[in-house]
Amino acid sequence: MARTVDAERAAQRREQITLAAGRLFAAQGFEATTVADIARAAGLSTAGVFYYFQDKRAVFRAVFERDLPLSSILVSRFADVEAPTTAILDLVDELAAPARDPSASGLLVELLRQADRDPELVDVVARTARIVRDGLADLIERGITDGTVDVALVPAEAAAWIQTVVDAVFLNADPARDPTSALRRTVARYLAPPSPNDTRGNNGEHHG
Amino acid sequence: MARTVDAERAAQRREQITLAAGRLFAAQGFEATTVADIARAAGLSTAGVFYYFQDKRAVFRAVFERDLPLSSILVSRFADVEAPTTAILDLVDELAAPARDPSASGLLVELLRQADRDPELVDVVARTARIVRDGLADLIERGITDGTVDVALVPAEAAAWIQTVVDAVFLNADPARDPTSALRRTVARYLAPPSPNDTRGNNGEHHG
DNA sequence: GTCTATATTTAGATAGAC
DNA sequence: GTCTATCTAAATATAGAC
Repeated sequence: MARTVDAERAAQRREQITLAAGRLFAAQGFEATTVADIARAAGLSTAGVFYYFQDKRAVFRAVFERDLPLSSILVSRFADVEAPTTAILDLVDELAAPARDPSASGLLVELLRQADRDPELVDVVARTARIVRDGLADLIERGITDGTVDVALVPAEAAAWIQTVVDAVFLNADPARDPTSALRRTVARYLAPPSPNDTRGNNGEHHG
Repeated sequence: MARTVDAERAAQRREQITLAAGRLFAAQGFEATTVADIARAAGLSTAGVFYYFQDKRAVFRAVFERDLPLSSILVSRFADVEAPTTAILDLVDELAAPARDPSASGLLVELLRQADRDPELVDVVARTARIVRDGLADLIERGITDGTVDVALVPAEAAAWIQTVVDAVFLNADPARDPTSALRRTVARYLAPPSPNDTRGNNGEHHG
């Protein structure tokens, strides 16, 4: 049974290191954050960090591996809501909520930067993004069926686009301005079927 | 007069270095790009780079200083178009056009990352962004006046939001999917006044 | 398991020849 | 002005004591 205790302690220690590293990576970036910084913030020595993680990149990946199960839970919470359009808007709100933390922007940027060089990291974030996209696409599909979403949209593509717009909220650096309302307005109007009496035509899209 | 020739040659050499550095920064990032890399790509020695630029960060800034006059020209090209809404959509198209080059995504990400640490760089990009935002805000204001844009929008805030969405397009630069159509649809519908016969209410915005 | 001490590597920047 | 050669500093990762 001592083995079990050890495994738990080790997991706690990994979690400690991961959380401290996440804060540092967000604030300073990957390269500018030294393993010595992480070790100090987590309360151990540099060698201690290398005992729990193979290398610095493994620490970085661990920060994002926490998101995968969280995304699954989030998406499933909205999967069975009756009104799909409402569900989409509320889900989008929750996806954008972490952006209120100013450091979230830094972490997203750092993720994009590192993604080019670490295939394992790409895999982790792709799986997370995929879960969200599939969840959104299902809701969009249901919206098309019940007439609250424009039939001209392709669910998978529209879902990916909405994810892009959510990313925009993370980029919004100005903490003074809350983009939540702009985000809801943007997504709601993007999805809406054309008004029957709208004479403005093509909603800005190109012909062809 | 020999002085003039020298100054021209020096300007050319700086341009050479800047262009080569821009490609490398976009592909590899700031930290991962060594001054030796830049020197090799530009056809001189590392010491040569330091002859033309004070340090590595000055090279990085130079990459973005080229954008400032280009943005001014772009914005002024649309300032006097008759239909403001059309002008906005076309301007947004042109702002997003460079996103088709996958390296543009890398460069934007790198810019966002470095902006936190180089106040002079912040100044350069803030001036560029300001020109675009003011141009967009003017067009939005005109749209409100002529009834093609929702009066509920605050021009400066709406302009900043549109810029943010354009930035997001750069981040998710997927060469396979052209975001032009989704972007136009999104911006057009974001700006549009509420349809008079629309019974759906508040377009997704929160009350309060 | 966790530390101290250090080996190894690499990059930015400079000195001085030509 | 542009090079070769090099200095200095710092960071990752490891070896080995406890």
